[in-house]
Parts: sequence; C-alpha cells; structure tokens
Amino acid sequence: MARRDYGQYCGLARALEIVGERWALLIVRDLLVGPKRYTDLHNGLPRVPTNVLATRLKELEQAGVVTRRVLPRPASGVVYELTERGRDLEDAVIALGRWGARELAEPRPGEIATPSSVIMAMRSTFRPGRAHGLTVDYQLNSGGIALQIRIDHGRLTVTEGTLPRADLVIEAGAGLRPLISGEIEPAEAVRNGSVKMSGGDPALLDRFVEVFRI
Amino acid sequence: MARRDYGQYCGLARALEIVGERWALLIVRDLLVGPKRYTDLHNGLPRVPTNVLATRLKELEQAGVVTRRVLPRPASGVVYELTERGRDLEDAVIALGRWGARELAEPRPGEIATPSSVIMAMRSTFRPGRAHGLTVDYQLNSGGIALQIRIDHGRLTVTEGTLPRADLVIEAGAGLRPLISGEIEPAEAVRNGSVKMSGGDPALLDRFVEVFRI
DNA sequence: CTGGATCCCTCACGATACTG
DNA sequence: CAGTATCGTGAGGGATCCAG
Repeated sequence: MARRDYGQYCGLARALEIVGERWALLIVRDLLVGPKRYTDLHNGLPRVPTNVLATRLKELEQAGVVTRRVLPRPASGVVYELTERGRDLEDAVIALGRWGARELAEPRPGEIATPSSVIMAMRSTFRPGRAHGLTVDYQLNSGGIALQIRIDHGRLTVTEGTLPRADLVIEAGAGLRPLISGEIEPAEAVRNGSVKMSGGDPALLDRFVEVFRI
Repeated sequence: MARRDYGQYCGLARALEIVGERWALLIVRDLLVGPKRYTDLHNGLPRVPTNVLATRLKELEQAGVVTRRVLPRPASGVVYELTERGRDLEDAVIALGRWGARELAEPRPGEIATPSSVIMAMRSTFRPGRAHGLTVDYQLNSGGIALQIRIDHGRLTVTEGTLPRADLVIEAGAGLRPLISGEIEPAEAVRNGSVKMSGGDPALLDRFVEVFRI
C-alpha cells in the first residue's frame, strides 16, 4: 500500500487510501445491509470483475474494515461482513450517497438497481427529524424488489422481503424517485398511475414522502 | 464517462463516478477552504501529476462541481472555486475525513500536512454541540502552519494566518493529534512540552480539546 | 453449485519534460 | 503562472478456467 498513498498526513487521504479504490465503497454499501457471500456480492455488483472483487475484499480485510467468516454447518460457505470500523463508514456512505442522489434522473440504459442499493437509498433519504415518535410499517415494491420499511418510534429498519401486515403497500417503479425528490405530489403520482398503493390509509403516503426526502 | 460508470442506478455510484477518481476529493477538500489557483492546488497536492490535476479540474468543471474563473485585473490569473453543488460535498468530505482520522498515527516518512488539510481537519473535529454559544479566538501554530480559529457564538471559522489578538496561542507540532484524540490530557501535554501556549487563560486549552475532538 | 485464480488487453495514472 | 506533451507501468475490465 506504499505505492497508492497520497503522501498527506490527513484523515481524508487515509480514508481514500483504504476505501477510495474503485468499487470499494460499493462493496461497503452492500455489506452495510448485512453479511453477504462472495456470490451475493458479485450478483449485486455484476460489473465488477471477479479478480477485482477478490482483491478488494482482501484489501478491506487487511485494513480491518471487513472480516471473512467461514460459516458453521449446515450452511457451509463463506460470508463477508463489516467490522465495527467498517460499520462506522455508514455516515460517510450516506453523505456521499445523498449527494449523488441529486444526479439521479432517469436510469441510464443498462443500469440496474439492486436490493442493497435501494435499501441504502431509503436509509440515505430518511429524515429522522421528520419521523420523531412515528411508528408505521410500509412495504415498498419497486422494480421487482420488495422491501420492508419499518419505522418504530422514529427508528428506521429497512430489509428485503414482503411485509404482509404492512400499514400501507406502495407500488412504484420509476415513479419513486420523483416522489421522494418532491418533483411530484403524492396525490398527483397516484392519479397518473406512476405510484399505486393498497391496503391502508392514503394519508400514510403523505407521511412517507414527508419522512423520505432528497 | 461511459467506461468508468458503475452501471448502478444509485446515488453512491453517481457520486463516485463524479468525485471517486483518484485525487478528486482531495482537490475538493482544498477548494472547500476557498478558491485557489492552479499553482496553489499543485503546491497543496505536490504528488499529483500536473496532467492528472488538469484532467480532474476539467472533469469536475464539466460535472458542475468546480468553476474556472479568470481573475479581473490587476490580479490576473485563473482561480478554481467550488460551485454550490461542490460546496454541498462538505458533509461527505467531513464524514470521510473524520473516519480516516482514526487511522492517523504518526505521519509516515515524507508525508506532509498542508494548510488546507489542517483547516479541514479542524472543521472535521469540531463538535458544534460542545461549542454552543461559545465565543473565543485561537491561534494555532503547527508544523510551520499558522491558523486563525475563531468561534463566534458557536460558529466556527478557520483560516490561514496569524491572529495577534487571539485569546490563546497554541503551539503544537506532532503533539496536536494526541491532544485532539484524547490520548493525552492538556495539562500533561503542556507539562511534557509537546504543546505550548501563551497569551491567555490556560483553561482555554481545556475548552479547545472539549470542542475539537476525534 | 460456491469461491475464487489466471490470462490478456487496454487505459488511467505517474513521472518528467517542455511551452505560451 | 497555467497548463500540454510524451511515454512507461500497473490497475482495472473481461473472459475463461479450476478446486472444493
């Protein structure tokens, strides 16, 4: 790691030496959602060459950001997970993700959204100040991805999967971003069909866009 | 920019496409302090090849992060400065810098600290919650760099230069980091000579480490 | 199947020299 | 002062292959 250093006695430079390499922060993003197998990581980041993925994981492991753990039986295999040091990157990942979210217009051709990326997007756009004391469960379906979004006394948890007992089920594809960015009002989005909802009080959708906002 | 994209419809990926290239965020860090000439940037980042610096500036300009401005006379020349979009990166830069600061032990051989890096380090370690309503002026001398650190009713401003009317002048070289990280108590640092102070109430040094902390 | 390792090719980066 | 030009190297991209 002597060749890639920046020669600066500076926290930012140190951070970039560790997680500034290509793909590194996207790997961290996926692991912030939870431990993952090599194959899961590769599925979530299909454009990363396998050698680069293997190299990054070793670098991150040596830097103390990631640990490699061999699963006990019966579920044999290997999972990668963040260390506490790695989880401390969440603030930085969210700050960068929020900044970059303003560049998101239409998806570019061939571009994908993965469960992990959507989960982190929801975490990034969450405004704790607007969710104070709030308790509500949503299920969000977007682009073939089903998310459980639970707010419990103002605390957010986002997981993949369906949530049969959700207070509101939101169905949104490309219409989700304009909704969260405030380009379009919830009522208008429902009217033009870009967002559908079912199973609950329509006012919960207003709550949703109040709480999740770019 | 077609080859370097990540193929992910994700705010973090977008951010990395724009400011994830090598040296880009360090350039932003320096510009967060204020507009700079090409030569100033190069002095602050001596290890960046000039062609890379020129390329990054063009990329950042095209991305709307930086503007290039020709100075009116008499001070002819060119300065680069952040756009508002670029200034919005401050949160992310500070988050990353704070994370990386925990890796800072001793400076590695040949490693330098520049005025801009120290200024951003002070901004990163500033804890607004601990400075509520506080008004005090420090001058900090560290490694040949003189900084004005002004806290006005809890608002921080850090600039290069001396501050003759400072409430306290702090003289610290390598002893500054252990002080801010809490590894060493202020009184102990003064006693062993790693930190000197003059011109004010010694209690102001305790204030200092209270307000600036990793 | 998972969890990588290997090979080749290209281009971005690094170092240095040079110019309006 | 503010860059451009040139050239060598190695990291990243892409496909394939292999061990448990």
